[in-house]
Amino acid sequence: MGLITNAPRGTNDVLPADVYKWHYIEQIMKEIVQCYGFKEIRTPTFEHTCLFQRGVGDDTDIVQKEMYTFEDKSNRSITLRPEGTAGVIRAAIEHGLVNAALPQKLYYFTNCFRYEKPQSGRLREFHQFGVELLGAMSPASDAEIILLCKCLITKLGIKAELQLNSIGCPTCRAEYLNALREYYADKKESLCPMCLTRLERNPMRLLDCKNSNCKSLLVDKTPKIISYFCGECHEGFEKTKAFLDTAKVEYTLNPRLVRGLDYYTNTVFEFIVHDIGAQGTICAGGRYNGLVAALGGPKTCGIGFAMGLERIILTMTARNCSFGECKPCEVYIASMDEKSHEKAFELTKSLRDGGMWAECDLAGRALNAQLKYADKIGARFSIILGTNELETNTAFIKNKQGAKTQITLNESFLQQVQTAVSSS
RNA sequence: GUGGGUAUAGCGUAGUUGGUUAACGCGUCAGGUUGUGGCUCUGAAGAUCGUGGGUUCGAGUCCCAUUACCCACCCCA
Repeated sequence: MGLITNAPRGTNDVLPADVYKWHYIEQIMKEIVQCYGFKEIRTPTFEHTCLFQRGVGDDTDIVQKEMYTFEDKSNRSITLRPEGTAGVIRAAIEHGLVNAALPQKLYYFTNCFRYEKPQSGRLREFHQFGVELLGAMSPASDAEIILLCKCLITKLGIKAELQLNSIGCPTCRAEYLNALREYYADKKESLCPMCLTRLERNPMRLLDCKNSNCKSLLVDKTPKIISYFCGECHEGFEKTKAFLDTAKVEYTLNPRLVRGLDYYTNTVFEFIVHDIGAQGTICAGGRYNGLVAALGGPKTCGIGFAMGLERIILTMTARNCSFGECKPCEVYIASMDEKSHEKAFELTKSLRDGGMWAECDLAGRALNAQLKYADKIGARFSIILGTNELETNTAFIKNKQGAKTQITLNESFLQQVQTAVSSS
């Protein structure tokens, strides 16, 4: 197999046999999110590279080594979106949504691109469902977003662990980072090489290193962000937890939960499953109070989350969750000769005009082969037309078990078929 | 970017210590039987064994390289 017949690495085809799964989860999500007042927004697949450098953060792995960046024919640096939030915020600023009635509630389905090595639950082109709530600062908004997220996955039949943390505002986080650097200052020789660079770039990353030496340095004395919260951050986090408690949302506090995108502040959370491989975060999000301003908009707070749709499907498949039903073909009209074939063609159209999925022969096959095909596509009913049927202007509609009903080939054909179909 | 595993028709597999025209099931297509769908029978198409080198009289089988897929690290949804 050459390049032509191989999809690029890390991309996936969704075949006809599987699309209904996507339709199902998209449908469920739209229904629920509408009850929460969110409106869909669609933004471009590519943006100016600087949007992500500024929005996601120049220091992040995503920007440093995972973006699909190229120059267009006018030498503009363009990047395929590696995530959904930056583009949505850019659009919200550009079109003044952040100056309209606040809070703004936005949702999106989007494909994202990251140059990573593919593995279970990780692709180079993957799909996210995301939600952004702009201009609401109260802890109730944090709780609402988390609640919405939980509601969505629950509706899909997924039980997942919710991990919760707050990483503070830039002010208290700066203090905390200093404390971390100080704590590790005399322990550098015990750190893995990876953590040494983390210590420089993003000390909070040290907290979730899997290296056993690095882990052993995490003890009671290791500074915790909670102890560095300013009054506002402390109170906000407490109230958020209280709202979650009243909504009966269960969560695990994970002081080591850190997010990889620079824009997060305060509340961060993840929904995690353990049965789809190493990449078990099916949904993650948090607050980003500085992002809108950082991108040149008015000072506006925000909070949101994104779900990995491939991971959602992996989880649902692993757990045998329902994806709804795939509707089969309703009626197949078979024909025995040229004349009846013409009639079949005409009648098929009339059924389709009435909103039914109907089929007739398109391959020029013998009657037997037509019926075998009808069976393969799951046709619930068949009608066979031959010289007899055309002469008498009547035919039988038959279900899979062989039960027959006589119908007349007149202007009430559609009605008769509908009656036969619905009464069985 | 770093590691481990895998690679034979559309799919799933067999292929014995290297030995003639690479086998089987499912699927596809054509046809037969049957009362007009399941069932059943017959036949056909479809693989230069991922690709490129090497060893050998001879390679699907052994060696090297390369690519892709799977899994994990890193990181993330």
